Amino acid sequence: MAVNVRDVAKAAGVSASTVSRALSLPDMVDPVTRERVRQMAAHLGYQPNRAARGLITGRTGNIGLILPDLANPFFPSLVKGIQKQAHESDYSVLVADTDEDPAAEIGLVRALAKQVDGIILCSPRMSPPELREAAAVAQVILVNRRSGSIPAILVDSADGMRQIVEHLSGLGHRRVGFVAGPRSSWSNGQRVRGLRAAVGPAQVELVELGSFAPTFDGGLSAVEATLLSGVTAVVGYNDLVALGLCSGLAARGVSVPGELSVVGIDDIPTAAMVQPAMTTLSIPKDRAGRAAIDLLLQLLGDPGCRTPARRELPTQLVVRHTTAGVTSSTTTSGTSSTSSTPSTATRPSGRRRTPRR
Amino acid sequence: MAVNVRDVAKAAGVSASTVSRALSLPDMVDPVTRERVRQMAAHLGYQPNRAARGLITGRTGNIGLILPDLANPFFPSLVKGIQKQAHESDYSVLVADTDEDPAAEIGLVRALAKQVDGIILCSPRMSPPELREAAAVAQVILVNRRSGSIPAILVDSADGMRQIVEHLSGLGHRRVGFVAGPRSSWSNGQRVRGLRAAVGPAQVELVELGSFAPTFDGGLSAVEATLLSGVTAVVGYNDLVALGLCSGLAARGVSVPGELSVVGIDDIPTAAMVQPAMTTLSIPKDRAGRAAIDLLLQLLGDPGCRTPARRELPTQLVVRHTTAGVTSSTTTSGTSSTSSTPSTATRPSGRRRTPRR
DNA sequence: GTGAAAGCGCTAACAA
DNA sequence: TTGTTAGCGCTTTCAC
Repeated sequence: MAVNVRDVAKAAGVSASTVSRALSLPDMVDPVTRERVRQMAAHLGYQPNRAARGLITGRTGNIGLILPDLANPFFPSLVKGIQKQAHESDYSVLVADTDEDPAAEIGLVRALAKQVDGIILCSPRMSPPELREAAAVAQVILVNRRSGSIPAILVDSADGMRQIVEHLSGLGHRRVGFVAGPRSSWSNGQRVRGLRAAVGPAQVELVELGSFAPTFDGGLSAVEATLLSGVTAVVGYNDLVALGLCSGLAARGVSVPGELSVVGIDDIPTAAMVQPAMTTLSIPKDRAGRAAIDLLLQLLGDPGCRTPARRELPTQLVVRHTTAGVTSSTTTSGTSSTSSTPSTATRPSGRRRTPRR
Repeated sequence: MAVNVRDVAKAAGVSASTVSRALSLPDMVDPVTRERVRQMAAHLGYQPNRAARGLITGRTGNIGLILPDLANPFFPSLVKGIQKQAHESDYSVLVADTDEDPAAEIGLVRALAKQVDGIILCSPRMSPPELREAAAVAQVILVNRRSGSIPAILVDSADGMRQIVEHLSGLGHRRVGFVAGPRSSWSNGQRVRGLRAAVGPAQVELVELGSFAPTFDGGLSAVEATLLSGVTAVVGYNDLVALGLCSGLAARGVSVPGELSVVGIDDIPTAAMVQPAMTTLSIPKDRAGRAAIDLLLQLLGDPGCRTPARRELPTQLVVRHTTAGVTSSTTTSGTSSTSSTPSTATRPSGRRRTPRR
C-alpha cells in the first residue's frame, strides 16, 4: 500500500540514498538519474513519510498557531493569510484556540513546541516572563504584541489612531470618546497612547471610557457611559465593541450617526454588513498573516539571526456610507473625508446628543 | 536538551520498553515501577517524540480539517468545537481552508492523508467520486453532507425548515420566498426539499428564487427578485444571504420586518449583532464539531466498523427581537411564536409590500 | 555522483 | 512483569 524510498529505488535501479537526494538535494545528483528517479517516484505515487523524515531532520513541517478566540471575526482572515503562505512552502498549520484563557496559552505553547517548527502567537495575553519561556522552548513569532526582542508583526497603531482622530476632527468633532478594552491588552495600551498623541494637534478632547470586554456585549455595556460623557463621536476598542455600541444606541433610540458618530477598529466583515455600514480602521490581516509566515520561515532557515526581526504594517481608515441602495466604501489614508452621506461617523448635527445632567 | 526514553530508563533503573509501557500501557507494568518511571519522566520533563512514535504506530496524533472558507462565520464555532474535543484526547488539529475552491479539496485531502489519522470534511463541494477517493485514502468524516456510506454528521434540515415555515405561517404569511444557494450545494438541496415538504401542511406558498452566491453579496443581488416575487417573507439560504437581503432592502427603503420579513439559517454571531437582530435557524455548531471528533475517534479505534456511522443533530429556530434597549433572544422548537415586538419576521402588516407589476 | 551503513526515538514481538 | 532485539522510513555521514 504505502510506497517508500526503497520501492522507488528498486524501480529506478538506484539506491535509497540516491532517491532521497534526487528529491531533496537535486544538485547533488546527476540530471539523468535525477529525472529517472523523479519519474519513478511520481509514477508510483511516492510521498515521503513525514514522520520518518522529521525523526532525522528534527523538522516537522508544521507550524503552530495560537490565538485567543477563533470566533472573533478578526482572526479568520489572519489565519487564512497564514495558511495560504504556509502551504506555499509546504508547511501545515496546527491551529489552537485558547478560548480567551490567558492561562491556557503557555500550556499550549509547551504542548505544541515539540510538534511544530515554530509558533505564531496572535494577540497573546501571557505575561512577559511566560513569553520569554515560550521563546525559549520554540521559535516564536508575535503578532499584535511587542515584547523584548521576540520577532513580531505589528501594525502602526499610532498612525491609525491619527487617521481616526483627523477624520473625526475634520468632520467637526471636538469631544471624542474611546471605549477602552482590557487593561492587560497590549493593543489597548497602544491605541490609547496613539489617541492621546493624536488629539492634541487635532484640537480634539479625548474622553477615555472604562475598561470594557472586547466584545459585542462589552460595547452594549459601554452605551450608558458613552451617553453620559457628552461626546459627539466614540471610538470602540475594536469592531465588536463598536457594533455593540451601535446596537445599544439604536435600542435606546439614539441615531447613529445622526446623534452620535461611531468608529471601530479592525475592519471585520460584519462591519460592512450592518446598517449603516461601519466606519472602521482597517488592519491588513491577510498581509499580517503572510508576513508572519515569511518571517518565521526566514528565522527557521537562519536560527542564528540575532537582529530583532520585526515588521510593522500600515493601517487604513475605511469610511463607509450607504448610498442609493448599495453599500459601498471609500478609503482615505490619513486625510479627513468630507462625505456627507449617512455614515457611522459624520459631522455633528443639531440633533446631536448632549450630556444629560 | 531533548530527553528521551533511554534517559528516563536510566534514571529509573529500568529498560526503555518499560518506560514506554509505563506511559502508554499502564496496566502492563507493576504499579511500583510505573510510579517510579512516571515520576522520573515528569522530573526530567520527558515528552515522547511524536514523530518517532508515529513512525512505528502509524498514528500521527493529528486530525485534518478541511473547510471551504474560514471567513464564513459559520465555521469558526464548528472549528472550536472540533478543537476542544480533539485536544481532550490529545489530538492536534490541522486546519486547511480551500478558499471556496471545490477543485482544491481533493488535492488537500491527498496532501493531508499521510500526515493525519483522519480527516473531517466540512460542507465539501467535491463530487461523489472524489468523495469516494477521499474516503479511500483516509478515514473521513463528512459534516453537512451525505454521500454513500461515508460516516457523517448532519443536521435535521427537514425539521428546521418545518420550524421556519410554521413560524411564518403562524404569523400569517401565506407566500414565502427562498433565496437559494449554489445548485451544487448539498445543503441547498436539503433546504429546498425541506421547505417544499413543509409548505403544504402549513398552507403556505413557496417561491423559489434564483440561485445566488451563499454570501452577503449574494443576498444583495437577490433583493430585486425578492421584491418582484410578491412574498411577504423570505428565507435566505444562510445568514450571510439574509444579512445581504436586509442590507439591500434597507438601502431601498424597504422596512424589515415592517414590509418584509426575513429569516436566516445558521445563527452566526453577526445575526445577533444587527438591527433588528435576525431571526434564524440555529445549528448546533459546537456540538457538531464535538460529534465529528467523537465519531472519528471511535472509527479510528475500530476501523473495521462497517455500520455506516451517522449522527443527525437537531436545529432550533431562534426568534430574535429588540426590546427596551437590550438585544435578547427567545427560542421556540417547532411551534410558532406569536411575538409582536419588532423582529425580522413578524405578522404581515398593512404596510406590507405587494408585487410591483 | 553514487552506494553502504548507521541511526534518529520509539514501540512491539519475543524471550526470559 | 520485565529486558532484549529488531525495525518503522528516512537522511546523512563516509567511503568509493
